[in-house]
Amino acid sequence: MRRDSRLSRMLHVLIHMDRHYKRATSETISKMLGTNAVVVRRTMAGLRDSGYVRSEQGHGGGWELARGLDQITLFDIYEAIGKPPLFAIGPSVDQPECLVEQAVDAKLGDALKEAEALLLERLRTITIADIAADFDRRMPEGRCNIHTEQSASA
Amino acid sequence: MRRDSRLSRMLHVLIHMDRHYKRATSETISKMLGTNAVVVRRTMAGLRDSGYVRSEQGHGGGWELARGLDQITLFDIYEAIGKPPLFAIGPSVDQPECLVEQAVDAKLGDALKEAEALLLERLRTITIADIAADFDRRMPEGRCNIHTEQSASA
DNA sequence: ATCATTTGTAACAAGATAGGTTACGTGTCT
DNA sequence: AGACACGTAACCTATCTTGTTACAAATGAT
Repeated sequence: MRRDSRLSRMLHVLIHMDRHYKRATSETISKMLGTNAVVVRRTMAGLRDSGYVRSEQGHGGGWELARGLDQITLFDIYEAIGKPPLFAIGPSVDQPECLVEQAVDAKLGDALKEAEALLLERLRTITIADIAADFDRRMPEGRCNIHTEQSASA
Repeated sequence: MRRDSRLSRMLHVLIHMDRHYKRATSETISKMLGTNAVVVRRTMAGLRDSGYVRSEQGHGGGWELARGLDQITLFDIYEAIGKPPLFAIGPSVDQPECLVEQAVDAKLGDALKEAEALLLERLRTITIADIAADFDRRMPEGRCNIHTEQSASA
């Protein structure tokens, strides 16, 4: 497995949804992400449960934003997808008996905690609207050149 | 498998080796770590190639430190084991075409780079001797209570 | 010289987790 | 009733660390 890309993917999708006229189906979103509809539903279920998006079943259904992008931080989404582990490194056992191992894990843990605190602080500070604004600066036309078909249709 | 624990394990081992009279065999070390000798040799190969430990084959052989613990930082060991990925999250594709996705990855990447820089800075600052000193403060007797049999014998 | 000891390494299995796929159930609009 | 779209379970795939087995090569003891 590679790295967990759910946070990145969800941010990507939410910005597209904000620029979308109507509800986006899981199928439409899956094409944007280069995956399939079940993965989209699975991942977005957390966002729905946390109140950031709404889903409607049946004919004409799909996904829509439940609040403005300036009301959602990156941390909110990280939390909504279940706060997956941030670091790929760590101790080998949870509660080592060996005191040397404890000292190692404590020292390493301190450094990791510091880095984690900094990262979470950044995630808390940045709203998805901030990213959308970055995009607008890159592409003043205001529309993504890749997903236009999906975004314009359906 | 969960998180990569090679850095933690190697730090643990190096401190024990520093307190060891003679060369430690892979077998001895593997018992300290709760793993087996091949895993030890595999992981310590990087440390040997980087010059932090020496290994001797044959009868009476084993592993020994090649320099003092105050001359080895946590970053040195992180580097010696091959600089494995630090973060478990990241973008889904390396070079996305979609400009929205690029904006997302750029913003997220900035936050991750900041956290990574902080973490690596910490790893560079801390020597293994610093951890050993922490251990000595916890256990003034100076000997680990767990691995005493292995450390004392062989 | 022979044998036990120990590292060096290749090859493959196990375990964990995100992601991909198939299948089917349920709700909703036409 | 039928088409559409989400909800979800079940299973497979890919990837990476770790674990295991097997064997070659080096070294010291007898």
